[in-house]
Amino acid sequence: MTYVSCNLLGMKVLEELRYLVLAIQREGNRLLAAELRPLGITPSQAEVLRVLRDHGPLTLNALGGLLVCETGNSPSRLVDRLVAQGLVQRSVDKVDRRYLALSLTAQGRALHRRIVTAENRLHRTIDSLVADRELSETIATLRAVADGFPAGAALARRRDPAQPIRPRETAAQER
Amino acid sequence: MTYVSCNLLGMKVLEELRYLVLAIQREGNRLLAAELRPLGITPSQAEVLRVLRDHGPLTLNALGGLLVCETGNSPSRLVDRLVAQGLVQRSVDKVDRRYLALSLTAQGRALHRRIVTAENRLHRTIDSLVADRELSETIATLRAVADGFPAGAALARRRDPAQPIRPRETAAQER
DNA sequence: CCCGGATAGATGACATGACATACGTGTCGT
DNA sequence: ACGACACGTATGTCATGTCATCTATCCGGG
Repeated sequence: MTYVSCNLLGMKVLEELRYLVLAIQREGNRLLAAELRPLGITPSQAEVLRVLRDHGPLTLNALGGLLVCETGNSPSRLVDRLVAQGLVQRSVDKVDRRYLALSLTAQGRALHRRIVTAENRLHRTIDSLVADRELSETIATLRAVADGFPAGAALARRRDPAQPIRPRETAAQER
Repeated sequence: MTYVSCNLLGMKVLEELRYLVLAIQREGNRLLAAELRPLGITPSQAEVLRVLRDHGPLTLNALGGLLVCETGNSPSRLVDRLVAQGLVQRSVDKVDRRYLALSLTAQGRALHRRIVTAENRLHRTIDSLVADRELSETIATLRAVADGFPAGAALARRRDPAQPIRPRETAAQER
């Protein structure tokens, strides 16, 4: 009777895990949306601004590879709204006109600070719910699950410093 | 330097927790959607069928209270598509015509079995990622967070057997 | 030099989700 | 009995998310 096997009890536990993750994600997103509403942006848009701030100018594909909130597909429309709000600059690569160079505008950089503040308010709320519970085991477990997925790879990629702007000639577009 | 306090390190941990939950939810949903696609339904629709199967006829509000995938608001449109597919029966309460009585059709009950099979395939995938890791601590932590939210309350409500069809006269609608 | 394939991005279609609001119906005070 | 209010449900609107498909651009072989 090994612990690894996938018995009925394990199924129930995994189902609860699935619904817990769903519930926490949805409620966390709602809270964050409420915090960000005064700033005029959504949680997904905030993630784009965070990533663009931390990882220099990016192509649309590279941005998508760093986002958790969007799969491989291109976050064109997500970026569209940020450009429309004047928070993101979208310019075409002079060498290869298929590529975009996405970066924050001054206004986007200014908003970035308020985003961090809003996120920290959410984190404090979560912190109060976690109370004094030890998180390392939980984080490790969730990492093990997430690392099996592309979106988990996006998180790992954010931790790594190497962020090639273009797949082939790395650089050639710095600013 | 207590462990409870919300310092910068704690912020980073909580942010990672937030993104891990987001990543796992999105990828899990994608996998489940792929499993359910041959059945012609979505994960949210599957949750409705599961809840209707387990908790008898429900009004729209009561259904919403048991769903994780939808907040307090009414899942009218979600139910609409299930009715259009012939999976759910929607009839008005004879006593109080404001209320609906939602229940599975025979076709919906038949589909329920295949849904459970599809979910179990997802659970096996997750199980392989969790490997032999102990889940009780993780579940307990996630429960602590989820219980602070309405969607977590929905999960708790599902565990309880008491499911009044209507707020006041409980019963009066049991066919 | 031109064509076929590959790659980056854009777009169409559909189903959520969230919020606000409108509508139909019952209840209760007077 | 009537009218204000409460309640359940439906609908409008907007922003995701996901998949499929389309377009523009580059590259490499002939």
